[in-house]
Amino acid sequence: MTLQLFDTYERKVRTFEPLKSGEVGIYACGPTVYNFAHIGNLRTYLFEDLLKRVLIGNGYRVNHVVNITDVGHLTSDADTGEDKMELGSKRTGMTAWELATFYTEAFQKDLERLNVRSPDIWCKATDHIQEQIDFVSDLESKGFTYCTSDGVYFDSRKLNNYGYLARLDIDGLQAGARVNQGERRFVTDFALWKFSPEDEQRQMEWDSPWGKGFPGWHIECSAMSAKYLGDFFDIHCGGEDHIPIHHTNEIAQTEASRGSRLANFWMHGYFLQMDNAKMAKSSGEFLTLDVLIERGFTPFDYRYFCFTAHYRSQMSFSWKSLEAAQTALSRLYEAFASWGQAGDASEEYLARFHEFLNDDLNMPRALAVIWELVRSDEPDEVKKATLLVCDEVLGLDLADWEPEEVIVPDEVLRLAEDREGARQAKDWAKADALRDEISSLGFAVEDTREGPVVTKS
RNA sequence: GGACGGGUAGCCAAGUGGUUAGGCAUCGGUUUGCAAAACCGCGUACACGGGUUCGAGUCCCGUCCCGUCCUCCA
Repeated sequence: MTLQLFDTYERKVRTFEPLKSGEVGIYACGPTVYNFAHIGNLRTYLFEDLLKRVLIGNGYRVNHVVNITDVGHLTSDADTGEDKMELGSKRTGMTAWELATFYTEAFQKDLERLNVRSPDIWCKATDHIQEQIDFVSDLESKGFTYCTSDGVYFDSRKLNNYGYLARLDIDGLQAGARVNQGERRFVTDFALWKFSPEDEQRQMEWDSPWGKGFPGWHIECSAMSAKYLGDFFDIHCGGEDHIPIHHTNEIAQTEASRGSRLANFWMHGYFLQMDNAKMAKSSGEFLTLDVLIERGFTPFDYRYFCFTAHYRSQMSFSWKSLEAAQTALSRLYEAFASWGQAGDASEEYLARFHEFLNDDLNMPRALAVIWELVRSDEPDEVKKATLLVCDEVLGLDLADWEPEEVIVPDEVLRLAEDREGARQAKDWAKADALRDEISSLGFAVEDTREGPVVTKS
């Protein structure tokens, strides 16, 4: 089966064909590094990792580019708002540059722990100021820009299909519904270059032909993707929130400058919902991977959790559903570990597994195939070999899993030995009393064929 | 308010016209001195009201609710 992917631009699933034979260029929008990534952010990167692994599984060489937005953009009011990096700098006492480095590293560490394959290229907005200035200059020479007192703006009405990606109903947009329009001429116009405020020293600012300032948010992606992947590349990814503004504007810039719609496929990961509410990084209230780990979950538990829903569906987060994923995954690990040596993989199960993944990355269905295999009558060595192949896409590191080492205090060990003695003597009352005592110390004793085993309870 | 996208059994979640998706939990069973763990078995649910059709969770209309965007956001 050929690879089918949903393209937001066409609003349909269509057959993926690379622009260059055997090679796929992917650009994925990365984070603004003013705070830790929350688990909702991370869901999108897990989707992109799945996409990449499926492409590789289909035999493509993937060139994967992720940007780091390390220059601030406005937080609120278009004219006077502080930007997120400056704000983060005040909050933490770090300079904006230190802040960027700190949160970039934290983000990369999260991805590594989630077993997300590292991109081929990480690119920072601040390392590509000249490319962005050149891009804006080109737009200016083609007549798509105008200046106001606070910046250089893109004149969106010069494009006749502005907003096609999001199917924007331009007339229905409420200008100023949520933000002051400033001197923008039209509701969908956006900043390409912003001037530094006269009365304030910014930490991050650069000279430009239009005056000292900093680049607009959208221009970095058009400029950097063009540099690393060309003017028209295979797949551009990001979160669903990027469809109406960020990606719409990226397309507008690139169409105006290069005449292409930037990417052949536009793919979007959908939000993780928290109690039916959006998990917002800007609100400061959010769950991080570290919090999950503190609560006894592993990054793989979260990885598996995300796989239980399709990337194009919003997903509800709850501790209960994360626990369900944890239980399922540990059963998968234990089953895998119990199977001994791997033999030959089942072509039939592999085919079905890959067929679902090639159907717009339907991981929930692919996982159903995994469970069908696990609970089938196939010989253990076949199950093991098959899952080993599937794990190249799953990325759960099934072969590396080991039961958690439990450090049992001597006192508990002694109690367990006493209990075993009582059991041998068939003194059940004493054995049960000792088990209760062990339990009160936070441990559980399980009687297996190989004798009693003490675990954390 | 508008555009776009959703509402599936206790929970998470696949599925777009007609044959049980799957996982977790509950319950029953195997096992165990009893447990635990593990394994096996077990669920006809599709927001609500109309309509189309031989047949609808799946298509159409209306209503209610949720999300995305119209500030920065994965």
